[in-house]
Amino acid sequence: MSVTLHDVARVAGVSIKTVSNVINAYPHIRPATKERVEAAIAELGYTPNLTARSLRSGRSGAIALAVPDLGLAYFAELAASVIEAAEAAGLVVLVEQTGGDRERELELLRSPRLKMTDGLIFSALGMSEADVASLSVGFPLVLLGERIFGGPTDHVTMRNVEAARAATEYLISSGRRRIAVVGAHEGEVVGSAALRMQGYLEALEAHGIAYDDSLIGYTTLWHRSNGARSMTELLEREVPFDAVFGLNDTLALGAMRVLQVSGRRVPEDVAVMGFDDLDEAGYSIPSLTTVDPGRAWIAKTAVATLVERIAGGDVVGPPRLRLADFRIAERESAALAVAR
Amino acid sequence: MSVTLHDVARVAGVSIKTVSNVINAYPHIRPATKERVEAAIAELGYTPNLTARSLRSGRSGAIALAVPDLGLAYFAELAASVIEAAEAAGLVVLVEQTGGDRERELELLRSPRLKMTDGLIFSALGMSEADVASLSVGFPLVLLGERIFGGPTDHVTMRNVEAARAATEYLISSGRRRIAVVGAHEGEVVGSAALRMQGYLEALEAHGIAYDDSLIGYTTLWHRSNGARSMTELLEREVPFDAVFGLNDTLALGAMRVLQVSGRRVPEDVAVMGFDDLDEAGYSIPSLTTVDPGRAWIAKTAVATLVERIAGGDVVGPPRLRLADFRIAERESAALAVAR
DNA sequence: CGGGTACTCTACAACGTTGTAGTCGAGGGA
DNA sequence: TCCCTCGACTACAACGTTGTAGAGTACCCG
Repeated sequence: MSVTLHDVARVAGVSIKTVSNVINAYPHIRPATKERVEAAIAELGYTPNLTARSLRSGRSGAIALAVPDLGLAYFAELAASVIEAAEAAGLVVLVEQTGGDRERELELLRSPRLKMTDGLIFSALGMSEADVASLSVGFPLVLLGERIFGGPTDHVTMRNVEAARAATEYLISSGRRRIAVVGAHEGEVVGSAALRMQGYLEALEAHGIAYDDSLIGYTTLWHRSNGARSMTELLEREVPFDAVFGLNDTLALGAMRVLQVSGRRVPEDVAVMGFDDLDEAGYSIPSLTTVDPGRAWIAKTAVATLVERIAGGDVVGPPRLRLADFRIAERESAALAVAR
Repeated sequence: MSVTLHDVARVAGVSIKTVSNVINAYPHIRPATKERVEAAIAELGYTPNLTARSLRSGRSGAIALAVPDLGLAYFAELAASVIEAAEAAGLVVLVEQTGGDRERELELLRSPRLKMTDGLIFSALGMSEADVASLSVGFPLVLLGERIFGGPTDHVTMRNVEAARAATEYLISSGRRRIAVVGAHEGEVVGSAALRMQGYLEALEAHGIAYDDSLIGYTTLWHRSNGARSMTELLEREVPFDAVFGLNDTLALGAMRVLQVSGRRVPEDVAVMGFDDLDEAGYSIPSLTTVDPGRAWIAKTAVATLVERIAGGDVVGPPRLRLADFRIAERESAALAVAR
């Protein structure tokens, strides 16, 4: 069927090892031999069988990336960044979707589906601290996300608390005092929602603003519709507020829509702050002020960290935690100076 | 390092082939033997080496998906659907990004990077009919997109012309006559832009509406910013129009923003029609009326078609063209009955 | 001119798995 | 009783590649 080293060797009149040597740029080959081999390779259209190479070398040149769902803009953009970073490192990326479901996440870690990869970048959404033991797998693993801290693996993530605090303080600095939240998770203590809420609370406290639970919109998921529904509920409560902090951009955009439909002006009546800095945040009406949590850096660093672990072999250091820098992407929806 | 059949065989006191037989559910094994082997597998935590299995069998259980960019919502949602369909078929998916660049697309087809996969689902954006010969590769390949027709491979795509015509007629049926277009590609004769323009033209002609080039906004890319810029140019021309057909949702949303900033009401003053039915189309302000081109069906069918080719081996039939059904997703931005 | 060394190339084994061809014994039919 | 079949298992080769060890030749230095 396909052309192998044997075929090339036969045509070139050399041993297969010599062909292999030519391909792998082994230095001690006579130019004449090299030419003959290269001619044979070109003539037959030989390409190396990566599977065989992988079996021999123990490396596949592929890594796996597990995310909840590529339909979620944040994870799509994260995956794009990871694939780009991996390509720069000469790796291809196998993408798995877990649906953010704990069972499927655990199963993915156990299953041999990704045994053909050299390692895994894992964005967990359903697992919690209780599942930390499941992360002790026999292959290089870099964890993303904020469900689990202090686990046995390298972990690359964002500064959720600090960034959410900065975002909230940004709103406060523009004179807002009644800051609603959309996307909190009831009773949750781990995960992005909890951490961002913590940052929100720290900012309130630092500025002597009392916490008001009636300003908090709880959701289960972080889809646009959840943001919209949550904002509808907030409006029905008829508690006054002059700003909304969407715990991610998608929620914020959903909420912003409802605000506008209800007749509120953004940012004049209500300022809106997001979190994620999706591509889309720059093009909404008004454009969305949000937190850029350093997604590109996270992707690049996750790949680099995984590559280090893969190359390290038995040289295993302690698990590392690497945190991205963030910045506030200042746009229209929470402009500092507006006529009110 | 890792546990192999040899290790299991030693522990169970049988030959490696027997272990292999147990794993592959070979029927003629004594229950006692089977139990012993299974105990050894459990004890050692053996998982099969997929690379070796793949080398032996010639199948990897992985397929590749090449798209321009996961940062583009359409392709992210397409990839999500493909991965889901592939998982249902027991396959994993390796995702490549080409950037929509012709050179990188051609290189991807030539390179051995995906030699470890069983086949490729390829969404070409930069290639054109002239490159059709490059599609004659030695592995199963299913083409998506509308850059190339009549190529040597199976092709799954949408009914661009019919769908664009239906979308335009939808606008016409609501009384619009001056229908602007955003996203046309200057002088292009292949690709989504050209096909959708053709549908637009057919609709105009069928209803006796004269074509007016001053209503056409040309762009090179289909990003939100291109839609916005193109609409800005249209407004500067000061030609009247009562509807806009964005050749995809992203363009339409970008254009809609500029329309609204300029003071036009949507859909009262200007109706807006998109194409793609992104998740997002349901949540914009106003929600976007658009064409659902059958993305989920395309993904499922592409995987099924590829699986057939992979299983077919040497039984190669003629290339097949499979077209998805479309529908108009009726929402607010082009509501049929509005006060004007 | 002898001995070492560098160069060029080859044979063989191995990576972990599975297909093929067997071995060996038990059981059944004639 | 003999032959044949079938069940249970094993030995070996092969998938395509690369590392290791080594063979053979040419060359340089003393």
